Amino acid sequence: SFIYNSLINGLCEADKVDDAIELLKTMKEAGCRPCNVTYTTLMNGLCKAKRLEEAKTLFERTRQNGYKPDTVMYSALIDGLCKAGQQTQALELYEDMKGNGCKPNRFLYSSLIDGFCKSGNIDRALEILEVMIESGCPPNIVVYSNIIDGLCRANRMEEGYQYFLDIIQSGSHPNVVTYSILIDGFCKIGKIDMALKLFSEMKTKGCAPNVVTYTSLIWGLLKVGKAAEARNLLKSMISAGCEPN
RNA sequence: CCCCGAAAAAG
Repeated sequence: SFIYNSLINGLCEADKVDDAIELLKTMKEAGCRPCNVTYTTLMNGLCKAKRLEEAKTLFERTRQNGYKPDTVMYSALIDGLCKAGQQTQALELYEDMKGNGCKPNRFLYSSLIDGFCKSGNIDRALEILEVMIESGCPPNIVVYSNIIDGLCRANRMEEGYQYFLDIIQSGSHPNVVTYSILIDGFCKIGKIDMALKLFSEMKTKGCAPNVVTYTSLIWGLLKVGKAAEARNLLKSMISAGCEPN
């Protein structure tokens, strides 16, 4: 069944969810019993293909067939709900999950926090961050990056930057995503000086900018009319071995 | 601890 699960996962990642569903049938016909991993993989594939209703149906059917959803299975569906902006249902499922003895972990909190951030409810995201900390699940860099991104989107750059400083002070290391979020945020409000400062800081710290970082910064330079500098940055991007897309 | 499943950034 590990083999079937891996194949199903591969098909989902190749956007061939229907083929993955077919393979599930084949798997059963071959007398191989699907497990939580199999169903979680399919639900995730359905969610990524924006086929949320089918993912929900699969979840219910799986549960009716006697499978006990675990934290990973709940997380996959909760993440899908969050990404589709269905926060109410996501929270219902989160309660259901806790009621069934599944412990929320960083993945789950990250999905909830990111969902609230992207649906414009940064304050709710900050509340969940508190819950997370109080329940003894220390946020990692992904969760803090979610929060910083939410603050940037809410035009609360200063607070976002403050979280960034706090992360460093607490001995954690911002990664290329964290830096890219802040650089993009500062570029979008025209604070190119701050963006450039972070860009040089990340390189000093050995954190290599990627195509996302460069794209934001080039966009930011163009926005403030620094076309020549944008072009130079494109050149240094290429010479740094980063392929423009 | 113990092979397969869930989370973040630009366009």
